[in-house]
Amino acid sequence: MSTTSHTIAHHSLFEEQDQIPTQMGFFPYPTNLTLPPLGCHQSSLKAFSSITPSSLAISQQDSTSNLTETLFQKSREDLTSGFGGAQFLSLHRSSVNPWALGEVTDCFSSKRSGFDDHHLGISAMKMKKMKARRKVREPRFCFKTMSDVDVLDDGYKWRKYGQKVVKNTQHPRSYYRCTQDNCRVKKRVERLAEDPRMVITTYEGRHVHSPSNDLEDSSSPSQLGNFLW
DNA sequence: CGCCTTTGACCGGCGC
DNA sequence: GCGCCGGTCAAAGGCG
Repeated sequence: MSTTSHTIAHHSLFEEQDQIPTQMGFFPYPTNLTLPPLGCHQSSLKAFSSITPSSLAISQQDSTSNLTETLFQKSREDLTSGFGGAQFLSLHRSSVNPWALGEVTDCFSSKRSGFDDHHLGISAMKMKKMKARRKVREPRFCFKTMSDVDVLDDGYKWRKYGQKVVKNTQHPRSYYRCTQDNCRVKKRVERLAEDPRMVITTYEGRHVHSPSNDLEDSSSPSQLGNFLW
């Protein structure tokens, strides 16, 4: 067993009503900790890890497209300080149905992140078509993690509802749904074709409840709205 | 018994 | 229109 290390990019540093995140955080993540739930309130994040100024990344907002796109790349300092490498690409919807702008979302611009073109990338042509279609999508968030285990513990309970072998990859993609009633959040888990050590997790939608193993945090009803995913 | 995973079938979108 | 492909459904079986 090789060392597993995770780093998580969080939108959840922002209040939900902000809609547009102005900064996102990296959370150096040792193996012996449970993954902080995506979207958990900032106060609860403190329990997981300290956030250093150097670990914060400022997202770039494309004012023309109203799409906030952030590519996280772990800094060299972090890499040398004992944490494994990870890359994140996160897209956040801002105002009116920005997801309709297309599957930029797929968070997988292959040119930029080095993901495989066949299923993670998207051609300009396809983009055009998708813009035209303006299909409404749930907000998505994905990250790439070096890990031996496929499914990372993010504090929520998931039920697998499908598995698919994606073309030109030897590793199947798994589909999970949140087990909570009325919560329609889904996640996809797959291994990177070019580097099977890397796990790509994509969350779609937002949780309407607190993480199942974070009960004390849900004691305050006012915090419920802070869970984005 | 309830909840979960597995897996083949099915469906809709897209390219040709 | 047809075939490919990704995503979802749902029946069946496993497990605690």
